[in-house]
This record gives sequence, C-alpha cells and structure tokens, in this order.
Amino acid sequence: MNSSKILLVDDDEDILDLLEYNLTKEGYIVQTALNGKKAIEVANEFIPDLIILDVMMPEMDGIETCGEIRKNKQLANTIITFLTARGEDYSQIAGYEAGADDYITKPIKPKVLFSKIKGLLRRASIEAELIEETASMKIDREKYVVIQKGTEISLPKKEFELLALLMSRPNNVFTREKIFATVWGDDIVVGDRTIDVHIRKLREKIGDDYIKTVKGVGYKFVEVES
Amino acid sequence: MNSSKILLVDDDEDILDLLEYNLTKEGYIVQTALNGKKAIEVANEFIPDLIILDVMMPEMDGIETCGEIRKNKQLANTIITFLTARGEDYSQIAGYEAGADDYITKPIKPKVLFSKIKGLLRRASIEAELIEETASMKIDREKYVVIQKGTEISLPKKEFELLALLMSRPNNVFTREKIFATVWGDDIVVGDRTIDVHIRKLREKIGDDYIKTVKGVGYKFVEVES
DNA sequence: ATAGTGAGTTAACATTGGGTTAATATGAAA
DNA sequence: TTTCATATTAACCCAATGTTAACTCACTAT
Repeated sequence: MNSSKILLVDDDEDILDLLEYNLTKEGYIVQTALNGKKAIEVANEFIPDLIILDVMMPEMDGIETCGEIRKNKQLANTIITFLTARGEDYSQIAGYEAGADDYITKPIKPKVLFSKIKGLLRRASIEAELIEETASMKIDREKYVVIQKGTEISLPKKEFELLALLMSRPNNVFTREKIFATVWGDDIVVGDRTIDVHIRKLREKIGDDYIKTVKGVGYKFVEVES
Repeated sequence: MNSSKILLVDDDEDILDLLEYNLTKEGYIVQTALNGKKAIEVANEFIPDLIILDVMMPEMDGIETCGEIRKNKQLANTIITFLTARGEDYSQIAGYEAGADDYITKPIKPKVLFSKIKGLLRRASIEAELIEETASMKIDREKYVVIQKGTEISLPKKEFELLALLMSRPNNVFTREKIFATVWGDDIVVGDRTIDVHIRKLREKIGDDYIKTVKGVGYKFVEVES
C-alpha cells in the first residue's frame, strides 16, 4: 500500500493534469495547486509526503514558496523537489538553499519522474532512521543510560531526551524550535535559557566537544575522534 | 548467530522488498507473503520466530490473520507484531486482543524497526527463562522467599512480585505503568503512592541500595557489589 | 461472635533534586 | 563599537517521590 501523498504545483494546467493523471494511476494520492500561495494553503492542510514545485511561476516563485513551506513544522519531513527547465542550473543552488531535496528538469519524461519519485520517497523513509549509536557513544533506552566509551553515564530525563535527539542525526543541526518541540512538547512553553542550561549540564557530563553550537541556528552532535 | 526466522506480510511488494533486503542483510532468515491466506500457509510451514503483519490488507486483514495464526499450537511462541499507519490507534487495542505482542507504525524507520525486532526477539528468549538470580540475591518461587547472601527473607505477595519483576532484568528501568500492569494487572486501579510504599518496604527489607529510582521514569534493580 | 493479625491501600505531610529562571558574563558578528 | 545570541552561575520552584501512620479487609484463633 504505497499511498504516499503528493502535491503538484505548477502554473501550467496541462502539466498538472498530465502528472496528476499518471501519478494517481500509480496509486499516489495527489493534490494540485496553480500558484505558490495556493500551494502553501494546500500543503498546510494536506501534509503531503512529497511536493513537486515549479520554479518559474508568476507572483510567488518556487524558491520563495519552498521557503514558506519549510516554515511549517508539520512539513519538516516533506520532500520538496523543483521542476526546472533544462539549463536553468542556478536553480539548483538557490533551490537547495531554500530547502529542496532534489530537482527534476523539464521536459518531463514520466518514466524518469516516477522512478525518481519512488526513489525519493524510499530514501526519505530510510533517512528518517534514528541513530542511537555512534562510534564512541551509545544510548540505551532500556537502562536509561548513555554508554560513552564503555562507561555508563546516567542522565536525568530531559538531558537524556535532549542528547538522544541530537544523536539521532549526528552532524545535523537542530534548531531550538525543533528541540523544544520534541523534548518539551509543542504546547508547553519554557524560557529560552532553559535549553542552554541543559546543554551545559550535558557538556559537563559527556565532554564539551560532543555538542557544537551553531550560532543563530541551533546545536548539533558531532562525533569526536581522538 | 542471530538466525531468527521472520515472516513479513504486507500487500505492498515494495515494502516487502525493502524490509526483506534489509533484514536479510542483518542476518535474519526471511520469508514473505502478500496476503493473509498465504501468510498462514507459510507460517505453518516455516514456523517463524517473528511475524510482521500489516493490519490493512485486502480480503483477510491483519487482525483476522493473527487470530488464525494463533490457532496453530506450533506457533504459540511466535511473536506477532502489527504494522499500522500512524494514527490508527484503535489497532492497538484490537491487535492486542487478537494476540499481537507489539505494533510498529508506518512510515517505517528501518533503524527503529531493527532495534524493535532485536528487542522483541531477545525479550522473547529471555522471557522463556526469567532471570531470578543475581550475584547476591536469589528468588525462590516455591518457598516464596528471597535469599540474600544466604539468609532467607520472606516477603508478602506484592512485594515479592515487585522484586521479582525488577530483578527479572537487572539495570533495566521499569516504568510505573509497566509495574502496575504486571504486578497489579492492567485493569485494577490503585493510588499513585501505593507503589512507593511497596518500594519502601522492599528497601527496608533488602537494603536501600538495590532499588534505584530514576525520577520521571521508573525504578531499576541494581546489583550492589562489595 | 469477637478480637487479633498482617497484607494492602490510602491519606497526609515531608523531602528532594530535576527543571526552570534570573542575573550577569562572554564572545562572535555586523 | 555596538549588538545580539549564547554561556555560566547560582538561586528558586515544584512535581515526583519518600515517609509515616492510619485505615480497610480478609483470615484466623479464641
């Protein structure tokens, strides 16, 4: 049952129809939007797994739309790919910056598109895999301890969850918002410094080098070699 | 060698392929089935240690299939876990009733799946022979006493069961929910402090050091050395 | 029956340490 | 420099847990 949800965004209705028809036939749940504004609305409601976004659109272009979409936390795991005319290579750079995962060049060859979509969706589900073990550190949920180079370190709940989150994707930066959302929960509100203090305590216990601050963005876990 | 046998059942061939590939790579012996009927046939022949069963399938759904499978005595020790789309929470209840041991939500995160599988299989083999003895403590179900460094300590039922549970997996944290569920039973409801009081009495009798509290999480049994 | 006994539970209050905040320092970027 | 984000420290708060004693209930001995 591969009922992944796909949102198509393009100002050319013919292309929308063509793609919608073919993708629906393939078993996907498809919604469409004719412009960036509409796309954002639909995306927030539909929560698609994949968004195919034309770069060249009047009013709000794909890049900008992409940026807007990325602001919605619910869409954090959504894959965004750009549709771009062959040759417009600049879009790659700008697109990746805006948070795109891939791009597809026009003219569209359905076969290529389908395999690309399939690949993207699969990769997404694999990439979502949680890592709870790196070379020198391992988290053990059953025992509720962290094992660092053989020695067990027991951590209080929040510190434990925080470390687990950061470790889940080494080298990935987690924004403060993301951290709050997963460790504390979307609803409850705590001061801004709270997170720093927990980072502090963690660093105290596991060593400063493991958690790196990315100013203005967030924190990341890095494997320290030695 | 962890050559446990796993049967995968899902009507989506892509998922089957993905999982089969990965699980085989992990060293498991894998068989697959595309529908419930086929699953039952294969299960009776293959006698897997673990069956992963999609809830949503045409014709015979996962719940029904599970029920059928449970009828085969040879498969009494087989663990069955359901695959369910996130949000279909009802499946938990219905699933457990049908004899499922666990459930996994889609989208599937391979790492999570693997650790879950590992955990389930290990637990299954552990549960077959529960640890009821550590270096300095041994529980004797016949006499209903605990022998601590040679001296017998007799405990009332609840305290005994509580200690037995904690000892069954030294260093493992047991949540209050888990403790209630196994020592008291899922249905009956008792106040929150009850458990503390029993812990207290236990500590009084066997010494404070054996039971450690992990605030916000639960309790664990630790072997004290000296 | 009556009283005694002990397990299990609850109620009331005490304590603790995890979590938070406030206040201040530091340091990087503009 | 000035500014803004993060670091650091210590003090504070409170929910989770600890503790004690009383209460209920089943069972037993008198």
